[in-house]
Amino acid sequence: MGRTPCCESKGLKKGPWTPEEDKLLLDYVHANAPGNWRMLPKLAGLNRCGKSCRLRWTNYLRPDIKRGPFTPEEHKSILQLHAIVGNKWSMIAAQLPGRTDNEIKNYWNTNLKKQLRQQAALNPAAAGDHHPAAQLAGSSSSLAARHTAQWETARLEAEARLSMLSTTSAATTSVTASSSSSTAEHGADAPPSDVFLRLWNSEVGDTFRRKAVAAPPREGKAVAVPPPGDDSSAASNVTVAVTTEDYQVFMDLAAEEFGLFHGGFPLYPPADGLAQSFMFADFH
DNA sequence: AACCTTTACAACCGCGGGCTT
DNA sequence: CAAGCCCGCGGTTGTAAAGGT
Repeated sequence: MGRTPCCESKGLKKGPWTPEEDKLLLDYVHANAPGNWRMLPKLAGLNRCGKSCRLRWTNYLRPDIKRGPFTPEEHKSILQLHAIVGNKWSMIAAQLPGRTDNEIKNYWNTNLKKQLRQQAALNPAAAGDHHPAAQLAGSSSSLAARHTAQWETARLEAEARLSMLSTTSAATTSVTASSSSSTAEHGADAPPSDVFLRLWNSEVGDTFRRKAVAAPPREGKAVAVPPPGDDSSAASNVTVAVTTEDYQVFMDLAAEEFGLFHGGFPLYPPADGLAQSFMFADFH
């Protein structure tokens, strides 16, 4: 593949941006919407590579970026989403308006990861055994730290299991995001959200599906769900469209089953009313 | 006050993948 | 179909600020 070396030109500035450079970039983007990043530095009069300009804009200068510490709600959402999608920072950021993937990634690496390590040190048994909630019940550490450890443990466990399964199963699963963000573009053929699928395929998922069957589909979105334990339907091309609302209900149920997150933990309402939908084709 | 360590976060780097030619 | 171009992503690094000794 033709890869473009970045900043290969001599004399291009690197490192921290000055207010003057910021102003040049802002002025240009305001006058001309960000388009060709490669050409932008030259057009804007910046001695930077296009990549650096794009990064500065998307991570710092964009007007819709929310500054300041993460709220408890954002904290919870990050924990939950990370448990589902792992280090897919852009996917997580897509659910947190005003937050960048870089910001979330930094927050995770400096804050949440540390909590997890501390929790693991306090309760090493929880790191590798079966039910996270059972392992951690009775712990005296903070609730947030337990949440982190529980979800991370569940995630790692499920990933390992799915990894084993994937070597013998011909199941094909796709996850798509319906939003118009760049994440959607890149996520179209992304690997399945392992833990989500594991939860979905577990008793928790069965319970959810039973409830989904009992309730009529909402807002015209087709919710075709295989009856619990129906292997024949599982073998066929059953497509399940999960709306944001479904997703929230499902995750709350999963949390309930795990004995976690008392009171549930809301995701941010999607900007377009349907921030994310997961499509499971050839469901197994 | 000086030095060392830790923390937080901005920025860089290399890569993968989509699109165009 | 292959090569080139461009963009975005995730991992990593650099560094200023804060805290500790």
